[in-house]
Amino acid sequence: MARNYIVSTAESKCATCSLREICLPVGLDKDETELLGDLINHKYRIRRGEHLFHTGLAFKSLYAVRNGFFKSCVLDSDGRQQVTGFYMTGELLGLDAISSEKHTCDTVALEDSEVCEVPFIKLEEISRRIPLLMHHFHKIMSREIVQDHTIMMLMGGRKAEERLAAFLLNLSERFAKRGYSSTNFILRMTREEIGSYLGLKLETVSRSLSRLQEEGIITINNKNVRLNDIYRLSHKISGYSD
Amino acid sequence: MARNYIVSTAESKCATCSLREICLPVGLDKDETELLGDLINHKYRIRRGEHLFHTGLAFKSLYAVRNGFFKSCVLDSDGRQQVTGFYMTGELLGLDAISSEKHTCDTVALEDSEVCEVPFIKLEEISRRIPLLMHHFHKIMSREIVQDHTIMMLMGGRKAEERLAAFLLNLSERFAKRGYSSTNFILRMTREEIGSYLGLKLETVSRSLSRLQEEGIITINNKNVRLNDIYRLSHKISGYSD
DNA sequence: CGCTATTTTGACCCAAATCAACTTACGTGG
DNA sequence: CCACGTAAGTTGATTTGGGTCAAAATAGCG
Repeated sequence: MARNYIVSTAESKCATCSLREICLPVGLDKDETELLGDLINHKYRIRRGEHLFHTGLAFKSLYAVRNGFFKSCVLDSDGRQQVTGFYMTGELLGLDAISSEKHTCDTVALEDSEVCEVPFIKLEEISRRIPLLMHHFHKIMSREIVQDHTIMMLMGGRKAEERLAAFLLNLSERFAKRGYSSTNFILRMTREEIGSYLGLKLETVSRSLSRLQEEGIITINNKNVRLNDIYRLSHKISGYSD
Repeated sequence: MARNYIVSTAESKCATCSLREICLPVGLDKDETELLGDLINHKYRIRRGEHLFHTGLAFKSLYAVRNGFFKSCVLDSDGRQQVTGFYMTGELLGLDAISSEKHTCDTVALEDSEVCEVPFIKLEEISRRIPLLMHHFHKIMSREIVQDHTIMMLMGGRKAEERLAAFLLNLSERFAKRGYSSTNFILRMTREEIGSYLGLKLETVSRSLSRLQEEGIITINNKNVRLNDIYRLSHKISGYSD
């Protein structure tokens, strides 16, 4: 929040946004979308490496990713950093802050990005008038919970290679939903950040990716990934050894 | 849901419930609490070991724990079970199901328990008329997200003994908030369930608890725990070795 | 173009998993 | 109420996946 400058104040209406089918306005009619758009008075441009918000900051707003890519991470008491999520276009940042009215994680852009600020009090207000919006918002929060459970499952019982497989497939699906290639994409985050998210060390991430490549399942060249065999990749997760 | 019988249909008003300060009605006035209470037309008694709901079941309602203790767990593709949460008095079950309109986990009573059924559509309806209820509901969902992040952090970077310490302290706080002893309580779940939740095997849980006992930090006798030295227990987590 | 951050790969080590044996608690039915 | 059978917990021995340490290769930035 601190050092990000405003891109535009008005004229950034949801009604004309290409994301209205995957972002907050899902399912809303023209008037409702208009109403929602009126909330969004600020958009911010966050450059790669910059913070959108820091842990401890008073919670006022959620942020919808307009484009770009973010990570959220918590710092624990002895300074170690753990990534709690990656967020792409159309996803909502800051949901964890509602409960305590303070942000509980640092959120950082992994590429040059833009977000729409959604003042939370106002969002709640208009939710009262737009039941569908309220409902969709609840679904979004619920989806975050489900996503976290998925990660908990990975960390609980899966081997490194299986975690990576699940991670790549998850990214793949999310890219697909946004109209990007599901088999060919760029990893915006470092090996260390992937590892932190999955409960692994960066060396293990690197080795596991190399192994998947040796098996011909993926092709990886630094940040560029190609999923060559989604079927075998999924089977990695299901525990079938072949 | 299947085999639980109804305890009462009316007359189970939030207004007279001893949990109204930790459950959904937090902060509501008399009339609002009355309105909320009108939603709760069914309470169920779930006996130890019985399911409240199964994965895949169509989502209709949330359930507030009136008394007792529950676990939720997801089954992964090859049949392994992973505990995603433990729930006690006043907490809400089923939040993960909102997003897909199907329950994504099995929820099982770990002791004889009672729940209040909260029809979700109706909850959303009256939320429109009771902004504070809506807001509080959002806080509850957000709290679940934060709790999951905490577990992710434990699984990501912590050693077995540290995870156990954090787990015990978390239970301790939650018991305290409900007016029970924060230093002396019964573990409703098995070592295996604790392990599953924390990403450890049951033997490791057992060994870690034994070690904490040897150090004099806790006293543990089967399911009975006493926290003898909360200070040292917290320091386990912070990474200070002494 | 040079400097730094990131990634890869290798060698070695350790915490927790696994395998196993035994003990203790608990619920059930006689 | 007790005895039995099963489930849960403890503890030991051994194995191993991933962590740690180290060094070299590569990419990306200013």
